[in-house]
Amino acid sequence: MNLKELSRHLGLSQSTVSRALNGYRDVSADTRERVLEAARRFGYSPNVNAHRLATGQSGAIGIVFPSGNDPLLDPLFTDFLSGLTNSAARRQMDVLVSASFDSAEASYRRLAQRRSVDAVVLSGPLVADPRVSLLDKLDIPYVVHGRTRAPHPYAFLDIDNEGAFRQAAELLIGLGHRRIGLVNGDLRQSFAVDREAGWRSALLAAGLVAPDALNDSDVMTDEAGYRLTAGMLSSETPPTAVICSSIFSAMGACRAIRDRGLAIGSDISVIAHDDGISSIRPETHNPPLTTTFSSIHKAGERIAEMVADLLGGKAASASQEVWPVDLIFRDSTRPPARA
Amino acid sequence: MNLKELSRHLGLSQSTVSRALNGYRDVSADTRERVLEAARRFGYSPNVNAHRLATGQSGAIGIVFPSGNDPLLDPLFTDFLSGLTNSAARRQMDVLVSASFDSAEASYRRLAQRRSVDAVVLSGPLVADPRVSLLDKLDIPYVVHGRTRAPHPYAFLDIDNEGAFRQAAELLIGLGHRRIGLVNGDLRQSFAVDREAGWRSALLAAGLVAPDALNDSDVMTDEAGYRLTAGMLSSETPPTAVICSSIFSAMGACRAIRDRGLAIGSDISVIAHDDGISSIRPETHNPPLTTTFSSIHKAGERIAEMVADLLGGKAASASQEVWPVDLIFRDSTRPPARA
DNA sequence: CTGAAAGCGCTTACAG
DNA sequence: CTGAAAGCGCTTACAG
Repeated sequence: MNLKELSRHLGLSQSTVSRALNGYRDVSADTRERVLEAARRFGYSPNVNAHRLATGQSGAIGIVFPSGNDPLLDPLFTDFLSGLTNSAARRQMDVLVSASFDSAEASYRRLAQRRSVDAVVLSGPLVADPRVSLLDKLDIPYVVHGRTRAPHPYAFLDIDNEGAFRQAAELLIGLGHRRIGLVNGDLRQSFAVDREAGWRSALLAAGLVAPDALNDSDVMTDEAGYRLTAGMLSSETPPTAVICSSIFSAMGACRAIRDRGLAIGSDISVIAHDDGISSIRPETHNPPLTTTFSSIHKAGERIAEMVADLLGGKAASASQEVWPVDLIFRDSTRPPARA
Repeated sequence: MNLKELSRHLGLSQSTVSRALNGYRDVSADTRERVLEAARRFGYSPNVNAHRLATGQSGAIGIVFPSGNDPLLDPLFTDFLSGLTNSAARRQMDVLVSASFDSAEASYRRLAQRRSVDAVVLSGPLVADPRVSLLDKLDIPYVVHGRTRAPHPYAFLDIDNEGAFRQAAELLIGLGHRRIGLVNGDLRQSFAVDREAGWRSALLAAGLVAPDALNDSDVMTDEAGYRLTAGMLSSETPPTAVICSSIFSAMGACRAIRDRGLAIGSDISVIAHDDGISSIRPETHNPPLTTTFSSIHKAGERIAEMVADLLGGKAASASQEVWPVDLIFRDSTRPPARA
């Protein structure tokens, strides 16, 4: 069933039926009624490809995968994507996932040239991210999940990474810790830089030093978490507490602590950032982990809305959000052993 | 730059240019050359929406997310999707992720009616999966990642779950274990049923019993892995070894074992199924975990190829693959403590 | 081997 | 408030 058939059934022109379907106001109330009723009865739904060709809009949000087997391609992405997709669907938008099998740049160019998407979401932004200027040049609207350096206002949704890690460090300082390690993510990524800044500022504000030996970063895997933490624990001034940038690195950190015969909480305090994925929950651990928490799923949902608003004409400068992060106190943070 | 402009530049008709671009053979070699060269120079790339409307093909593979915050929506999905997307891109296909914010059924109907995708991949198939008959009815080609019950041949790629878990159990039996627990995934899913069958058949073949007390299943999270394993360990006949359906449940299983003051390997052997995600690697654990291994990323890659073949006319009955699973022996499997 | 023309199924000024 | 018509940018019989 297509428009032509539907309008024939109704004895109306395609124009009128189209307008009724698309909610234009210059259609009489009962015509609209009849049309909608018939569309429902016949199970009519418009051919998206025709719609797109006619309007020049694709009705899709694009997102480009980090290349190949990049470990930055982490499991959190599933939750983000699920939020994005759900929320996009409510606004009749699709989500198009594009591979960067050659290069991310080529992928964006393809998306732009072929007009496959109306807008793009940029995840995992680097501190200085070449994709931003590319998207500017390609003139394709975008929303950044996180923040980056840009020469002009741009739409973004970020969490308060700096504030979260400052608070986490402050909590530990309040408990009496003096040597607080940071097991951070890859420092090319903005959030990692912000978290380091938060950690550092709390330490400095308390009159402590922020030594390089207690500040390390790598991909946020269990393995790297183990390695970085083990390194700190065997240094000359081992930490009495560590703050981890992800639940995966925290798993590794906990292993490293236990492998050294130490107990989490009573010997070494641990705080992890928790994005709220369901496969690993910090509250079910032993001891339950203190976390900085922000749902990455919700971020995905919100970003689809922001994309829709942007396409609806909202200014990028008015589409900027920084979400506060919850600090959830559990049993993995205690006063240091010999405080 | 569109087709019309490009052909004007070349002094050719749109038909000829279109045919040259699409690799039809009835175009003279040097015309083709000129056209391709010009297309490159002007950075021409066809408007996908027009292409789709004209051909009736969308050039996209659809995949529907499990609903809402389903814990079945696991982090493995990222790796699968990344493989699928990469491989699809090589064949000029997009991957469209669709939410089932109302119901999966509604999502598939929408995809079919709006002609947004040419084919669908069905992940996480249930033993009896209503989506199969729906897709049949909607007459949309599909490839199943896994297997399911269907009244006719269908395209699928599965791993040998039964064989993998049989081998895993056989390995443990060979080491002298008699009480081998199974920490399985949700039994509505086919792979979980197959894994149980493999576990059971190895036990029975060895003249052992396969007691219900050592056979439990739930979502494959760290938390559930902990809970199920803890339950078995506190039963009247605790296992001396457990086999886990995912690396996440294995994390929980290991915690449960340690929390009971037991050592992995020397006290309780552990085998996990490893899908090859990078954030948690079994070989970096202490002790390194013995695994049944199959890359879910590769499965995604292969499935995109199978979709392309299916759309190219290959019979579903000829598009059926079962991949063998590697059993990788590491240090978490040892003879039972008092064998 | 090449071109003129119709068609894919919508939308949207424009006229009434 | 409604309709006839042109247009979106491709593809593809068909004729030559």
